[in-house]
Amino acid sequence: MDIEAARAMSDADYETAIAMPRTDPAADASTLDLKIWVRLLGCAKLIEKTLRRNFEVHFATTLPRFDILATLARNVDGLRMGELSRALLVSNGNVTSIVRQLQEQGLVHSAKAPDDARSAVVRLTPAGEEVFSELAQAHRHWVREAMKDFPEDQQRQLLELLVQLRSSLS
Amino acid sequence: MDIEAARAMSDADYETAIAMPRTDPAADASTLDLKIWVRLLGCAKLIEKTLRRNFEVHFATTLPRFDILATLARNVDGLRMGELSRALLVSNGNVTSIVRQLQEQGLVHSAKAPDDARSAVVRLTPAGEEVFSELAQAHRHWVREAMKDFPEDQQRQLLELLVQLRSSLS
DNA sequence: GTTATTTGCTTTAGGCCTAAAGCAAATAAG
DNA sequence: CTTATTTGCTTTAGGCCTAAAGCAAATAAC
Repeated sequence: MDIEAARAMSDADYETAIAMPRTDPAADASTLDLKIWVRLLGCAKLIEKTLRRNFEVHFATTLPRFDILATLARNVDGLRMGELSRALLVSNGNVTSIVRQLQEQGLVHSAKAPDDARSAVVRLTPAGEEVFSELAQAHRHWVREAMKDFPEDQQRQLLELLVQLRSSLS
Repeated sequence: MDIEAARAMSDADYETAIAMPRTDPAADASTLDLKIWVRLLGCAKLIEKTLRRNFEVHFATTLPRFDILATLARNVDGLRMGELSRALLVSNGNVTSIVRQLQEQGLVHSAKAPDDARSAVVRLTPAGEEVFSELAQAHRHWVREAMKDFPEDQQRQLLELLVQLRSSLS
């Protein structure tokens, strides 16, 4: 295989590989879910890649940190670590370290939970709100830019289907 | 916010946060792409989570390793490192280390490229083909299981839209 | 033919992520 | 009240991932 052929290789080939063997006469139907999974992951990876790069270049920060700021921005009364990790679909230990970094940067602040000495309630600081506001604006712009060639009515259909997929996954 | 409320918090809230401020009268249209991105990422993370867990528990391996085996299975003539990294949308250095592990496990084998002394062509070994075949079967089953409650006709629509999204991202 | 640039890959430093172990507070059982 | 279990979180070990630096082969410029 030459370089050009490799460049052209993409999700479709990967998906063929993981769906092998193709001897099933109803192969199309039988690999539908696999195809969806491969495409889903490919699209997510592509978008995530540009966002990560942009966060790094323009703000010297990362997508996971932004995710935490965004979740806290939505919950002005603060959240506990466990609430954060459930909201972001990541592990407890993961949230621990990222929140610590944000705390060192003065963007979040954590106070003892009044009802449970094991927990702390994490909130955005005023500085955190300000930084988040800038980040969110840029983030909105980058996502828009990434999807600008995808027609709006198809966007609506896609969103509806993704919402249904999400609920059927749980 | 109590624990129950936090449990119920999901993509929708996160998406509201990153789309703030909501003062735009055409807010729905203006945040459509953002909503898609959030849902896309959420669905991908959920599925990836179960796959990773399954690969770990049942085969003591990982999704990235499977991805490389699958790509090589599709390309029986072998691929160079750069071709692999482009196919998988990951960096060169990343592929280097994962291929080394697979090599240590005897699942892949790399030979000097005949035309370029800087490159090596990586192929599945017979053992690698066998292992991949087992992994692929399990993987197929897990993905099917994850999407079993998502109706087939909606799967077809979703796949079509994802294909279009993917092509409009490039 | 010699030098400069480009290309393919590896290495390194550092961030993200998980599972599992560990710790302390909260709660349940007796 | 005392002990046992559960719960919330942190720590640790280890895998994935990137960007950037580094190296050697290939190619271009001269």
